[in-house]
Amino acid sequence: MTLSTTFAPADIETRWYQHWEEKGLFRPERPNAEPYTIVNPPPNVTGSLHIGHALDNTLQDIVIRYERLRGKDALWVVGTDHAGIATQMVVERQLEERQDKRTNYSREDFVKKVWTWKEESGGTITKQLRRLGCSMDWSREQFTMDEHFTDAVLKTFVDLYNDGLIYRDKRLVNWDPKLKTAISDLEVETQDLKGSFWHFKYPLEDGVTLADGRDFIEVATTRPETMLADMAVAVHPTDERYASVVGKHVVLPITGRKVPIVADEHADPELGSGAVKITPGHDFNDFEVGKRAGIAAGDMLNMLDGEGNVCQTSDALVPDEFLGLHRFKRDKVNGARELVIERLKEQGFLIPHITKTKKGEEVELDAEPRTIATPFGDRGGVVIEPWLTDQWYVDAEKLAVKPIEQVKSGEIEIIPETWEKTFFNWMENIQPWCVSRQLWWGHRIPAWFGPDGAVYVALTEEEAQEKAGAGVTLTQDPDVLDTWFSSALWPFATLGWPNQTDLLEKHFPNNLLVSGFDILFFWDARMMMMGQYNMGKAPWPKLYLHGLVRAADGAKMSKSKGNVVDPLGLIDQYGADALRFFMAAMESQGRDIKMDDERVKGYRNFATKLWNATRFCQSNGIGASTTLAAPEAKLAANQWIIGEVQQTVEKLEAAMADLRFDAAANTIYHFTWDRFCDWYLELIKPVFAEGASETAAAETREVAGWALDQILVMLHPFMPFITEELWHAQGDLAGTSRKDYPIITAKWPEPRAKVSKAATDAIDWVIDLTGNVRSAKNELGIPPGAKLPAFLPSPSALAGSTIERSSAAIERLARLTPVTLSDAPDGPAMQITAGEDVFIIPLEGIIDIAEEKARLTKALEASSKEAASLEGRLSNANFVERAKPEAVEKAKADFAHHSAEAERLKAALERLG
RNA sequence: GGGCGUAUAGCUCAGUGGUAGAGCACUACAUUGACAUUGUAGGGGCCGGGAGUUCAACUCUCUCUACGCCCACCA
Repeated sequence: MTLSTTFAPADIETRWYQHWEEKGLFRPERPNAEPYTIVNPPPNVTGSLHIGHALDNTLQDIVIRYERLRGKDALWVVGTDHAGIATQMVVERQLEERQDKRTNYSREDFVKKVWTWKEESGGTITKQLRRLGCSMDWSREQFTMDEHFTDAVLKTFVDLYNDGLIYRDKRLVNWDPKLKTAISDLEVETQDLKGSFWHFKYPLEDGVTLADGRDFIEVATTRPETMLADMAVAVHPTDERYASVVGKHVVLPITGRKVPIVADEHADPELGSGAVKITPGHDFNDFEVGKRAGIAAGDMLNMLDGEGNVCQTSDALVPDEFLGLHRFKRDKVNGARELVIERLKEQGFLIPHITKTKKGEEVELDAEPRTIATPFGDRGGVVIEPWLTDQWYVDAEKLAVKPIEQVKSGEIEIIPETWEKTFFNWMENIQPWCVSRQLWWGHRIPAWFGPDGAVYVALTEEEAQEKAGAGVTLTQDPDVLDTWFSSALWPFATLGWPNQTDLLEKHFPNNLLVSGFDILFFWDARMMMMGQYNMGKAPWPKLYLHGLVRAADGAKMSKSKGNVVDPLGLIDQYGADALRFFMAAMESQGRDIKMDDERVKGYRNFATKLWNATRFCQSNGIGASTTLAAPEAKLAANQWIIGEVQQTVEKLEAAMADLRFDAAANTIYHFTWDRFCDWYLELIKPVFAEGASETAAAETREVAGWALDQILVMLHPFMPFITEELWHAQGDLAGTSRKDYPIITAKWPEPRAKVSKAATDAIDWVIDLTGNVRSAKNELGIPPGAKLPAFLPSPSALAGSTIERSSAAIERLARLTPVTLSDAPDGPAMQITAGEDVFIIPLEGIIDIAEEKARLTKALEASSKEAASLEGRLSNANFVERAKPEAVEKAKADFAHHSAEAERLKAALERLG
């Protein structure tokens, strides 16, 4: 197949992807091969491909294609996450658009609707991953609510419960009043908001006064509305101002509730008045203070319902006018907060804040302005309410023990290592994980309650019934599990666990996990815990964490800012290969990537360059290679390129072993463009000229075809589409083909070549000479195309043989002809070096002597400076005695080189007069 | 408050205990045969400031400054 003159990515991408997928090439049968396994972080089923996915999946695909080429049984597990809250929200939003709502349906009917949505619309992201070229095993596509996955989830829950690692507890949780569910600590995001700090007087009970005679205690709060459920005032135990009233009471305004003054170290004497109001039912600190003061969780007052509206407390002291109000101002409607302030102000309990304006006038404000760290739910987007409920908790502290050890011992390697500290910091202070969610979509918790509240945890209702005894009416817990509870099982539940399948046996533990650092705690750490708990092993030995892809200006991409870059748009514009190569080339460990369209464009140009190089090969009858090993070669250029391929393979393998995607991408980029295209193809052009030797041409065709093939294979993990296309295009030529199989399952290069040093030295010498000639011409204003006669009075052995063997290349590239191995005639001349050789080129009026002098002077200055610096170092006794011998040797050699060069240049200058 | 990261060419970023590299941008030149999505040559860097260790520091240590991120209960 002859290539078209232009490279159009879109034409080939769909075609090859379909071919790969239909032929099952993402996971060819390799029963005896060493396994290599990666599980893909399952994207939300509601998701669509964003730029972060593009990075994450490109890196994984590079690794998996690389290992596949190296002959491994490479398995890349793929699937989607049911994403409890996100998915339920999507379907609820659809209902709302039709003035409908979830609660109009039974739970079963609603869940059915979600499944229908999933079937119809849940495949967006999987189609998009295909456009990126990701070679996942779609034949075993997983979903976290697949039947077998659900079995794994239930078994894990029941086992953990039986081992005492899951328990039910009544305590404060982060409650999302919009979604009406509990969420975990990790799902809370703190934002700094402008707020107010109010100061109140709480009157002391009759007959009690402070040491200074006041009959009230001043307290301050950012959440005045919670005073409706206050249960104490705390002061520090050593605070003398309040020592006399500890154990006495205050009488709260509005509710008239009489609450004790307690001593507790939580109260900071330095802060405000030193006294703090305690609302155990709506504040995490106060909850602890309340417990220390002897208040049981069950007795703590709760003044809000699940939507954040005021409800009656158990002591029935909240006045009617507050009932039903929202906790604070919302949609411009005042809430309980505003009403509390109004009433306190009316009744003289509000202490105004006095401040001065810029002009120096004193003004009285209701409250002190202040920045308040406010907790928000990451999905619902509303302020979290600490709320007292019964929930299920996982004892994360116990599960974290082993993973911490594994990271410490190196059994699990975190790359880059700097994340280890963060990991330990979180794991060593880990809190119980609240795993129950008050949603309908998700894994229903396998717990049943008897009429007396007794709980029975079992895999099935039948088992639970058995435990409870016949005749006991059981009701299943309505809650579902946190989505992350199921995704924590991903590395093994996707392989069949809890069944002991062959797949599981072979592919667990996985070999590597690639994820963004943003889900280190959400997902990675929890996989470690669950992997250890269920499998007794770490789920993978290596965890590679990459950064975020940022907008071009360095800002975080977000829908609200409108600076989101669509990876599919980039694919349309530049091709998937270019986008992938960009991601790889920019991925240096531990750093965020700034988006740069120009660079993506640059890699599209690189693809075009390769395309055109292949066209050149085709037009010269260069076809596909026939062997994995490098062909026998006699010509210097051919031996040289074989040696260059060999070095490139080594560098690439080293980079991949270290997961240095940037180094790997740059290695193949520079080899392809700088070495292969810019030098090798130029060097071999004379071989195909009319009248050249047919044996030489035949050898060169073979070597060039081989070298191009090695490029295609090495580049394939990064640019799968263009390499597959060119692989076949080459293979279709002239019948000399080993391309009866696709590149995706080709073999990784093994040049196994012995390359003579003489040959590579010769080409390096030609390259050096050519560069120096071009440079001199440029500086002297000689037309680049001009052919110049040259004299080489005392050629080195290398020069002698090279001029003989590669005269065509010297003529074509260096444009020196004829080269005479004798002294130059008298008269002004310029000098050009190549290695240790000095060419003399007579000027004969073509060169401006002044300019040549300037050029030589500049070069002489550089050489002298180098030589002087090295001489200084070598004359330093400390250096010679104490530096490493190699360093001293190198300095000596460099000095010899630079001083000789300086001598030559001096002589040349003198010749010019 | 604690932890982490980053500061290198105009921009985006690599890098090593032995006087600095890439891509883009810039300048000059070239151009009918693989390729203008090109070629050739070139200019451009007190490697954030200061101190220390060392024969030698862009690199190691400390410190300062700036920016970014994560965690944390300041009512």
